[in-house]
Amino acid sequence: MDDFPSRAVRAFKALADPTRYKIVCLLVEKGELGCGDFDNQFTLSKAALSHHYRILENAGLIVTRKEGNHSYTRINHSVLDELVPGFAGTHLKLGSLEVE
Amino acid sequence: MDDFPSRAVRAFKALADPTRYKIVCLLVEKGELGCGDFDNQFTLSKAALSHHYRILENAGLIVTRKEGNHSYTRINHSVLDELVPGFAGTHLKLGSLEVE
DNA sequence: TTAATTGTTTTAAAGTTTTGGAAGTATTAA
DNA sequence: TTAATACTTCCAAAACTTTAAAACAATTAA
Repeated sequence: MDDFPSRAVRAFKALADPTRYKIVCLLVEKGELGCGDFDNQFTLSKAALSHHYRILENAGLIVTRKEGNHSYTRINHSVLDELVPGFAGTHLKLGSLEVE
Repeated sequence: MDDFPSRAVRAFKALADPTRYKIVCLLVEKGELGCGDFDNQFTLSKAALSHHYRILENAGLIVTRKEGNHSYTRINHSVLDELVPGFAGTHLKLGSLEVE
């Protein structure tokens, strides 16, 4: 398995794109989502979004579950909390994406 | 001034490169350093390092002070702690760069 | 003053990332 | 079975990043 600095840099790289940052924020906020549920939040092709999901998955930040025709995606909190410990708290509050 | 998501993405982008990640870890660990003090940690040209310092500076993560011929660089903790709250603790411990 | 030291900027090449279209796979609906 | 839906993979174009060499500016040493 990879060493910590490589995993950390890969996680930062994964978060270093506005689309992926927003995907992660939405998932932190809403829990599990079907890909289609947030595809309409973005003006990107399915191909481009699929590519972004894979980068987040390779960084270990999200996990995906298939159920029939649909893919459901959620945060892998153990990895996010390990590599970017403050993310959930800080980025939801300050990014003004909070719910309720 | 920029909104929070943009600043956050810029900070992650700044940390999403092994050289810059290491620069930040060294600065967190050692406090202020002259550019020359850690230039010899890397096998990069002065030009390339200068470019990396600028990216870190533009993200607000470091500040630079000139004194005669030398530049001294240190972490801007208020920004690092705001945008990547766990960095100093987690990345020093797990990245095994700690001192003493 | 002249030369050496420190660091920055410019330019250009090499590499990486982001993106959409088209083709592909797999499940569900008709 | 045939068509529709939900992604994914492959490909190529455009945009961006990383890097070093060369030229630059500014300070210090001889």
